[in-house]
Amino acid sequence: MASKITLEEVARLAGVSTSTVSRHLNGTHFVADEKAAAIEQSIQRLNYRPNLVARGLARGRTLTVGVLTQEIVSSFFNEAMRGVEDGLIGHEYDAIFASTHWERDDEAKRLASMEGRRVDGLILIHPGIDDATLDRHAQTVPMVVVGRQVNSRFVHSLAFDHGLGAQLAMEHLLELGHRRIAYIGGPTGRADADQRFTTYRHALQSAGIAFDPRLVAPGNYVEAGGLSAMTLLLDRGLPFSAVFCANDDSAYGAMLALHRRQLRVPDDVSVVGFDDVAHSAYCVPPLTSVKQPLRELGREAANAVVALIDGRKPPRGPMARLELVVRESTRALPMQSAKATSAATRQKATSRRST
Amino acid sequence: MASKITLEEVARLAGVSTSTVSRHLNGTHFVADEKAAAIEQSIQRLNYRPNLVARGLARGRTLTVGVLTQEIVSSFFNEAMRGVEDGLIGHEYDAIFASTHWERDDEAKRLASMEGRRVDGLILIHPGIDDATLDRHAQTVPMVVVGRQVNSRFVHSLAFDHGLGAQLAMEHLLELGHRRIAYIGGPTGRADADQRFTTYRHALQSAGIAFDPRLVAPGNYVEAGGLSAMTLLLDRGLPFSAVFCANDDSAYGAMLALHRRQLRVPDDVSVVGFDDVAHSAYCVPPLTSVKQPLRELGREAANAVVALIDGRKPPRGPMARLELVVRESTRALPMQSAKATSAATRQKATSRRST
DNA sequence: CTGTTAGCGCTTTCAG
DNA sequence: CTGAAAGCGCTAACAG
Repeated sequence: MASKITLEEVARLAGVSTSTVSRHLNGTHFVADEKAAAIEQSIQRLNYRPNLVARGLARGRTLTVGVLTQEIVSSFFNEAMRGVEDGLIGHEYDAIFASTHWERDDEAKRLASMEGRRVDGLILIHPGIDDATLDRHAQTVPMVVVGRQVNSRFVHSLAFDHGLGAQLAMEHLLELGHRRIAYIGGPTGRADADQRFTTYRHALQSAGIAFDPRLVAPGNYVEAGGLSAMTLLLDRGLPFSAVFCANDDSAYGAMLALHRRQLRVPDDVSVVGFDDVAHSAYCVPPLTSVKQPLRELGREAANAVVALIDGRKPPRGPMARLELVVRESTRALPMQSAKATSAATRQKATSRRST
Repeated sequence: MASKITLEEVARLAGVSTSTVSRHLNGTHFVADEKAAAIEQSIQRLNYRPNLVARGLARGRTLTVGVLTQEIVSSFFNEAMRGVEDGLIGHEYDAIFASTHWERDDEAKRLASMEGRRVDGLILIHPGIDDATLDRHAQTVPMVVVGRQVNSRFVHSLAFDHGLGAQLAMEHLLELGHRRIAYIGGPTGRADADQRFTTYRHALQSAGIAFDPRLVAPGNYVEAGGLSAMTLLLDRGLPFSAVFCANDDSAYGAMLALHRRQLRVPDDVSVVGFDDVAHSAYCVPPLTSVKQPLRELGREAANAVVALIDGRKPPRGPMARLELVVRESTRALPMQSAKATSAATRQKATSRRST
């Protein structure tokens, strides 16, 4: 284990003081060309790498921003994380990630750990921690929260209007002539999920369609949940020609359930998702979905923390908007079946796409 | 910005010396119950959090292991990362992640950064850096490499036998009666991809089937590549009843291409992937794939670095094996079409699943 | 058991 | 422009 070499050794070899080396390294002051060269040389020869830990202690800042996400195995969070990475390029900060697996305790622990590491700023993606706690922490370290509106003047929150997104999805379905539209929900109690559901009901109402609770099934944002939700819906035997899923992963599960019952998308039922995760452009059929520009969101978050750290006010630019990406999982309801045939009763029927 | 409080303040409030507080915190020595209580109390009152940076500098170890991955937006890498997280639970180490986006330069930079942060150990997932460089770094910091066999006695490598996996996939297809088996490759020059391809050829040979280069198309491990590869294959107009894809993402793309040409999986062509990424159980149809137990691999990697750090020899247990997970994207070739009908010429034909 | 005293490696006044 | 010296916050001998 080759011993780590230090600034002091470099200084000695170059015949200067440690402060000079430090200054040269950080460009804080001009250093005589001659000495600079000598320093450069000994750095090479010794293969010196500054100890960031010591530097962090001395400077009082670590040049790191901590990113807390719920789950690493998730295209959704990944996109945002990637955005953060992108956004940090060009700034002098590095990101370190940690995930909390939806456990509130874990979140608290990770948060503490990040603070212990003295990150200069924090980005929390869809945190579950309550506003008050967040507010408290934000008083100690610059914090931006992504995916949720936090009621605190210390934390900078970046969130989309999920209602608007759901609106887009519903309008699309309605315009295609669908009247019996089922809904597969997200985890209850989460603002974004609630918002989507509320909009689903409102949209129905605005279109003069009675809300039917039997057309909604609970989901949990993951494939398995979508699968069982759709199975439940189908088992109830009520007719519906389209389904709006609270997120893409649920939609995948729903599509598989449909497939298992020999029902075809979009011929038998149209499905629209939410998130427009990378995979959605490649599933069969490609999924119509509400795109959340997560990458961009991540980038904005990165810029915001850096601004916060620098004591600037984060630019409150016009945020990227949610938009509907129409693909092949939705189609207009054919006139003859506008009377809403029952998907359930058509199981195993032969209504195939006319070739 | 509430000022960060220090050990010293805690000590003062508790009326003891800093070392006593430190000892109590780390459990290095017994501390009188009375004082311990006082310390505990002032910690509470001041809401003290140890400064891990200072601690790291003083101890000479940071209790962190760095994890370098190629891409954060990838179910493949995610699984392994998650495994590392899991494997670290119970140990006193935290993981910090960084991704390098397949850029060799980025890799070097990140590696340097991790070393600068004085991580106690390093896990590199599918690094592109050459063996010699890896070997050099490994002499300074405990290192385990996942996904590749590194020729160095300093680095501990953990890799699967991709040849075996490919073997499994091919045997499955062959047993199902397929003779004309196409292949969609991975990025050239990468050991794992090369290994899979080689095995594809060998398996064909062993089965007495002539290798036909026109049945292989280049891919790049991502959906788009799989899509164009399959399109190319179809355009060549040669008959094939099955396709082996170098990884799952390619398979998704291939399945979409098939869908676009009105070809059905597995009725018209069977497809098998490699990796068995989480989503594969939920695509339509669920994909038959060679499972790489990445999660477990990540866990093992975590245990290995910890062992290495502690100066122990990492346990070389029997590693989890690759296995074939048979789902619904493959099926036996019906006898009558055993003479290998041309998928291409059947495009838009009506051969649908008999209902 | 506990206080005192040195550092860990680097930055940053403070004087030249 | 540059050296000396004083920390950053915590741990780890070293003496009680």
